[in-house]
Amino acid sequence: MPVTLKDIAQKVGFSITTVSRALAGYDDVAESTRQLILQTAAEMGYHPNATARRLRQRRTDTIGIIVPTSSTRFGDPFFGEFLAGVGDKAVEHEFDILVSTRPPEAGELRAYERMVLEQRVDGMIVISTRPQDERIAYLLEQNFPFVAFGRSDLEADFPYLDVDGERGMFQATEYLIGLGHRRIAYISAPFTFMYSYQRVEGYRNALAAHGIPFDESLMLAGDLSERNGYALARSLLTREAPPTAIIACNDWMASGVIAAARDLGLTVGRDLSVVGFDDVPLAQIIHPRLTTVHQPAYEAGWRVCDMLVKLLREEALTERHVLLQPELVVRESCGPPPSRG
Amino acid sequence: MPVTLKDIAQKVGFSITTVSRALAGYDDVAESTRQLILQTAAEMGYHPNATARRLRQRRTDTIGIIVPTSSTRFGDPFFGEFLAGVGDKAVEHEFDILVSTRPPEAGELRAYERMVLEQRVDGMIVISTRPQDERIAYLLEQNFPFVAFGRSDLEADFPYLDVDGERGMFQATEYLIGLGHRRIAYISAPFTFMYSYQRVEGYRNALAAHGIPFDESLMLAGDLSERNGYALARSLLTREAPPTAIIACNDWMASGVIAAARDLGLTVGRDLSVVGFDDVPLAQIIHPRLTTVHQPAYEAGWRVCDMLVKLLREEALTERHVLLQPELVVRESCGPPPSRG
DNA sequence: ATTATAATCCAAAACGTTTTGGGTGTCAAG
DNA sequence: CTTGACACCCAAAACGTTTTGGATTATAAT
Repeated sequence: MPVTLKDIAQKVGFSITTVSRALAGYDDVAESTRQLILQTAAEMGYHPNATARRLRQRRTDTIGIIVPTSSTRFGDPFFGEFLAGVGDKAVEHEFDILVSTRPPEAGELRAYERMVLEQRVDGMIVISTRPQDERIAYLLEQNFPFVAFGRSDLEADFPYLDVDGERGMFQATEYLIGLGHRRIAYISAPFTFMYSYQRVEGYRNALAAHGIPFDESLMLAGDLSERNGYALARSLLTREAPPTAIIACNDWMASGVIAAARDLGLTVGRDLSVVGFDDVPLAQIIHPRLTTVHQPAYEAGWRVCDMLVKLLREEALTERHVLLQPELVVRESCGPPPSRG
Repeated sequence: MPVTLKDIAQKVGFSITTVSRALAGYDDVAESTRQLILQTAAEMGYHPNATARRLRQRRTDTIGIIVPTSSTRFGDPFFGEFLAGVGDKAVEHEFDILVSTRPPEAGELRAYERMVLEQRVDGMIVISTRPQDERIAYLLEQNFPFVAFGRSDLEADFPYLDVDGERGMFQATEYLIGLGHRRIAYISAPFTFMYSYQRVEGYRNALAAHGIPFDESLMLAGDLSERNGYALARSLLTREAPPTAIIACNDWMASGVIAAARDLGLTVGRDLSVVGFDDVPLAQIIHPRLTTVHQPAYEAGWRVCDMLVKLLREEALTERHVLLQPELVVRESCGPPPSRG
């Protein structure tokens, strides 16, 4: 039903080749013919078939991205922002983006194989990297172009963009130390995420930099949910010697911490200081407004996409490793530690 | 570089046809040959080229969805959930999903034309429908398969799934009336969204059903942001005769309302009742926990996808119009109106 | 009158698959 | 010795492009 080159060729009485070349702007077609062809194509409503073009050119101009729908919630606004960034940059470069979700159990590598082996996309974006990330290992092994959002601990080198979580946490911790805190608890993200290691490093380095011994009992691993943040905060705050400040690895857990404190009759910002991470919209809405480390999600998205497009187009990448600097956003959830009564 | 049918054919000494048919499971190839071919294909690591297949079969097995990155924030967790639903159902049916974002200014119809005319996808999902929706009009005119999430007011009929916002708001309003409220303010979503009309209808119907006259001054249109909810609530609450309850069209504005109330020294749930809409995670996190109307976003997503796949595969759709019932989730942000002091 | 040059054009191959419309050979029944 | 019937196989077309490697004609230079 749709108009093809053949249809146009038939109508104007030139060959398919000439029609194709006229539309593509080659200079070996007479100006008069070109005009005729352009006009006829417009009249007939011609639009090139993307699939045929792809087959012939042996590239799809498509970027793949696989998002886990369970663990790291898709509902997380961070991903939405990130994806928006990727998408906006992609349209700019006239790339399509193919999104595949991976429901809980299904082996995610399958999704990667599908994209790579069946040549559905030209390159991939890997998100929320993990230690010994098998997805990255796979792509490297296949020698398939990709850019990761996040680092890993594989020996091999690969292009990535990351937010400097170590530095973010360092700032957050130092800020609390500056306020006078010494017993600062830390609720980590699961250590299945690579960033968990980097962030905790920032926390420990800040403590060390100020001569505060690391107290293992003050470090807990959470699951990123508000509920879990609540539970862990409760267990921390009902101890004999509770911390005076709690850092959580994302804003959801931080809001759980705040809820727990409230339920225990503590006023956050006075009796307890709380810091989050991410700066999702929620952070400015809850009460007290949450001091947190801002992650530039949208920027991360478009930059990753930009890197990948450059990689695909130019076969080279000036900056193979980019570290974005997060920023501590001070709001109302912190204050000096309560004086010992 | 990748293995093709031709490569296998060469290796096993049969024709491309036979290899293709063996792999496809036709019964006109000898069992011994089939085994040989299957094994060789596996050994060589054959995977069919998706593009070639698409060209030949004249279908892409791909679904398109275009999300606005600005107005209706992509960051809205509602969209994330919805997309997750779409995605999970899509993999189940072995469909790909092509996501295109539309940055602020860019004419969005362009994005639709790209998908439709260049035959990048077999069908589309249209989200957040509008009055006289031009995207829907376009798809209808092109006779292109699609399913909308949301209704419209076009004369033409088209397949859609929607959440019954009229009923949701009716319930919310009736709930407040049941608590004794008479002066119930309503902060609408922008009337560029179709659902705004339906929801306000539910509000008005509930008032009417209980003999409460509609007071135009109590109805405001918001922009869905927390900040705006705050501002509008402030203007409502500082009037001579402030409302005793406020319904907001989404949870973000509702949380703005709560913040405004707090800043005015009012206790939400006692001095003022607040109801939201959507039931995003935020709703259970803010204080007081928000009474709101739950939208089954994930379910809406997979159902819409399912409808579209059926439409594409079977050319028929038993249910062209589906209305999902939302549910009022009662939490702590409402109570009886304060007695007149 | 030949030869080079430029200006136009196009047949055919290629991308990797699926499908059509047969072909060939064997064996059993007539 | 035919004739089907059956089992197995394959050449070629098709999907809609882009690109290669000329072919043709006209014009200009020798």
